[in-house]
Amino acid sequence: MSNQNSALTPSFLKCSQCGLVKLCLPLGLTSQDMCQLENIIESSSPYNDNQAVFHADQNFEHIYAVKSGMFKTVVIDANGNEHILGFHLPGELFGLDAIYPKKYVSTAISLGTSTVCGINYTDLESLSAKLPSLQRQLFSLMSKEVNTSQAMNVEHSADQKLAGFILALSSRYKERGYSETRINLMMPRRDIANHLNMAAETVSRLFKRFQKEGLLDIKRTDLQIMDMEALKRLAGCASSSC
Amino acid sequence: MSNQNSALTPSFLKCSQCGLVKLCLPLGLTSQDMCQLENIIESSSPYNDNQAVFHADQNFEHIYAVKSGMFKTVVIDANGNEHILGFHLPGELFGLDAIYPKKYVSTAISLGTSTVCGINYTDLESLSAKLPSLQRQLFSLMSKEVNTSQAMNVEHSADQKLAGFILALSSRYKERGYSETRINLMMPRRDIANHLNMAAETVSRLFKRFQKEGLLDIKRTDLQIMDMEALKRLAGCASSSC
DNA sequence: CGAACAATTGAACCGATTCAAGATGCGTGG
DNA sequence: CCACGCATCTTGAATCGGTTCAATTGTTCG
Repeated sequence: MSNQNSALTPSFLKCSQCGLVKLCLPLGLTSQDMCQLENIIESSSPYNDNQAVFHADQNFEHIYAVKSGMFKTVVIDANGNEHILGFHLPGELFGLDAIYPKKYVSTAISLGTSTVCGINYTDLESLSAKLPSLQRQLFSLMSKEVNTSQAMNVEHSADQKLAGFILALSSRYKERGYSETRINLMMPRRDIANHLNMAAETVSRLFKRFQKEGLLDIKRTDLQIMDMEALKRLAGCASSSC
Repeated sequence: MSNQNSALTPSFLKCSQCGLVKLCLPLGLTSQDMCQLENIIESSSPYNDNQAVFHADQNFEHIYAVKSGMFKTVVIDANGNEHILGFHLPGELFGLDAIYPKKYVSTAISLGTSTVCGINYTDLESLSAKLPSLQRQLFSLMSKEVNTSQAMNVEHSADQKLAGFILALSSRYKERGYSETRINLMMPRRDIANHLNMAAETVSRLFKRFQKEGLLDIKRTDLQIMDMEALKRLAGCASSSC
């Protein structure tokens, strides 16, 4: 279990380059292999609040690994409505959905000040052809991504969706070694609502109700989960958290 | 475009083994490479209506390519509610979401009589380490899968969801060389509704309205798209179809 | 032909949205 | 350090889209 978690922290983040976790060689890569991996990783300067890493329709070149802060990926439909596909925490990758169309499908925007590593996809592809364990990890990572977005389609009531969202955040933070019960929601209510296809007012009302029912404690962006089990029961446990 | 489509028809299906399309070597694979690929493909006997290929929680061993007919993948949440994750047409793969958890997350069920090829995942992994073009295709395929399920989260009104569903089916059939305007919906209304998180009655009413508005013509499972552009306008074009 | 299931249709109901205020928190500058 | 102004969040009331329930029609198959 914790073994599996470490297997899915992108190995690039465990290296000196990105220095998130100092656990190198998690996959049986030799240090020589590891060097090759580090060579294709590009560090970049920090992004300010609301600044874009890439825009939808731009040619796809890099995938990105979050070093610190948080990013959201946003699409705009034909009617000009924005929709937030997801939020990306430290240690997570984004941009993988651009592989197939060879263009970014969404715009990636920083929430607050955040940092990333860029990884040239062509280089990553060649490297993973040489390093079977890297290839395996990438397949696994993409499979996980499919699971996550499929799980989102399952919940339907507003309660379920919000509970599922909180639980998913919690377990993702836990995977990365952060607290699973005390979470800082970087994003405004409006963004949570948008992501879950509901009105900001509904999010507000639900947070209040969840609080009254003793499921959680929330003050602005500071969220504390009080009754994990009850939340899971509410969510129906479809959200990759049971 | 048609180039890209052919690049995404799983190459296994283009070989004598599965004999769906006789266009071999679509990826610059030598015929020697192709042989290796054929070697790991396992044909199986046909599945009857409602018969399962695999069950949720079973250990993951094979991914599957649809040869003929149609399959649906279904999850059951904690409350015992079923939810249909997707439908799988000839030429498409399913089971990729099981790579990460190493267990099938859903149950795959045949709609009517259908046939598949099983592909041992361990073998596929090793082979794709040896054949860069195969590796590239698999990454691309999985990226596409992510796109598809993300797109489903974008639409919110019932109109948009149903229009998007029809358009997605249409373009997937088109990719495989079938008609994009005349579609046989193998699945009952109830299944469409379940998949889109709505009531079967709503699907019924919407089909009727779409028909009255001249968008399509439907009689039971026989669907004919009359005004593709209007449908796309309705869907907001988020569904990978524009 | 008749039984069993699938699809349609109508009417009442409910969850969530919308609209419109009001409250709260937050940064800025006096 | 307080006062102002802006943005976010909350709260209430009216409305709407979609569901639910119930009854009817249509279709398939033994």
